[in-house]
Amino acid sequence: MSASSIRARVRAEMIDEIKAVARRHLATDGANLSLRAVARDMGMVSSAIYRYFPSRDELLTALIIEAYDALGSAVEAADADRDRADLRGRWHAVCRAARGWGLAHPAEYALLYGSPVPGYAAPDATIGPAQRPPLTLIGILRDGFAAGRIEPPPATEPAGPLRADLAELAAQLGGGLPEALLARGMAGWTQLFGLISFELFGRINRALPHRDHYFDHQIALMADLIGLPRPA
Amino acid sequence: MSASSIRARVRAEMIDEIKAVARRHLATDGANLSLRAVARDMGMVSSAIYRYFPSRDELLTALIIEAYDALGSAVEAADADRDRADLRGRWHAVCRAARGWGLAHPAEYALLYGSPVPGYAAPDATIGPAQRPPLTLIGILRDGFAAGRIEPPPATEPAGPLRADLAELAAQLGGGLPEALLARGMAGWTQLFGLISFELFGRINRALPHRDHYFDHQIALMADLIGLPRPA
DNA sequence: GCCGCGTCAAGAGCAGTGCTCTCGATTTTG
DNA sequence: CAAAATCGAGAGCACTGCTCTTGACGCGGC
Repeated sequence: MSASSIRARVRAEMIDEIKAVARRHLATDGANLSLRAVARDMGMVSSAIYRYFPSRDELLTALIIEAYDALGSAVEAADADRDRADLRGRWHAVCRAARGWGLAHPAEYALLYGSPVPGYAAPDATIGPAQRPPLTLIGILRDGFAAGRIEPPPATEPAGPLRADLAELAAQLGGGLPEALLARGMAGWTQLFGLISFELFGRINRALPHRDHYFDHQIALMADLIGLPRPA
Repeated sequence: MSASSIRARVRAEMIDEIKAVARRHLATDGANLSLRAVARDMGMVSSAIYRYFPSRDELLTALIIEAYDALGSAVEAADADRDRADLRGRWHAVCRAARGWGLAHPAEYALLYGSPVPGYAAPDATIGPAQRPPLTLIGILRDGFAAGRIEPPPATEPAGPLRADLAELAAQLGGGLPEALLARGMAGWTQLFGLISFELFGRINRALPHRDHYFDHQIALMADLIGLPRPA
């Protein structure tokens, strides 16, 4: 009973096709995609969609989770392709992979990291996949710290209640990351998100035509701030 | 003829009231606000709104411009309140003002910096107000550079075509900013945007309850990277 | 084999949306 | 004062998400 026979399989295929068509509409309609339009494209009637997704929000949620997983996989694959000891290479590879995925799937990126839809509350199923990119970055820091190969330049140190917060967060993440290093890693993740968002949402300065170079440089700045060893 | 008499004045008042009501709806409905709902709240019929705004997008544009101006004014006021020579104080004041405005007006912030509405193309009238916050930050760098009081820590230097792009952009901005400094300033602006967005859009780590401290620290990190003189 | 059960697509329908047009009423203008 | 411009209301169109009902189909048990 590898397949609960025909019905279950066509159902799975239908769900996949609905998601594929919806993903296509997402590219043009953005977050406000029309169930009816999706149904029309499939030669169905709108009410038939509800056999597979209880609401439009549920369809969006499915797309969001898939997008998070796609981004996470791309990022983790880029990381895995690099020599574990090449910390800076991994940092750049991960950041470039995230940017590349965003440029290739702008609508899905906007769905993930754009303004939240007012009535829509992200289900718990999304928080896991959503953390894969930042956790990949943190993993690089963890490896570097464990190897004693991170040389952070002098800068403001976290203090007071923030230090305690960071310590607790570091404990949850494991690896014994110092508070200051964790904060700088989060700055790197924030910078990465900001860079991609600015570029995708059209607020990057048009006076910078060489966006690849700009991105690489800004990412390198954050790697410097973190203290990833610079290439010889 | 200070007033083209009654009609012109009530028209202006109507426009203001429509924007005020729409702003209120924005807080709950987000970007997809309903013209009809706004009209209902004003005891009018939806078609009457079209006497004042030719379309929903035009209403949104008006709100966007007002929001940009409000944010820009808040940011510039925070900058002006500080001693011109207190570069780091100005940096923090500007960043805090931006964050404060965003926290106070999350829906409007999302309208400005969230994912762009698919069919909506930002009119030219928005690009001027939109640049006020980053230009304020750049102004701090300009003042600091002119006074020779910026001591950037060693880090990756922009090179190749990026350096030329940055030089051209710096020339447009005036003040003779070095390429590397401009790039770091843009990193600061990117970080600021990312910090506020993460916090507003709910992706800040719940393990960091002291968000004010976190924000201040991350902003200080960027000030360090830029080379703003540290307090004694 | 066949029959009841569960699943499915289709259609009608409801409330809501942006937007257009027309029609009287009011105000401004010549 | 009359002509012209402006205004609010209402009807209407095409669209949306979603619900409910109806009839057709595949499924597992007898």
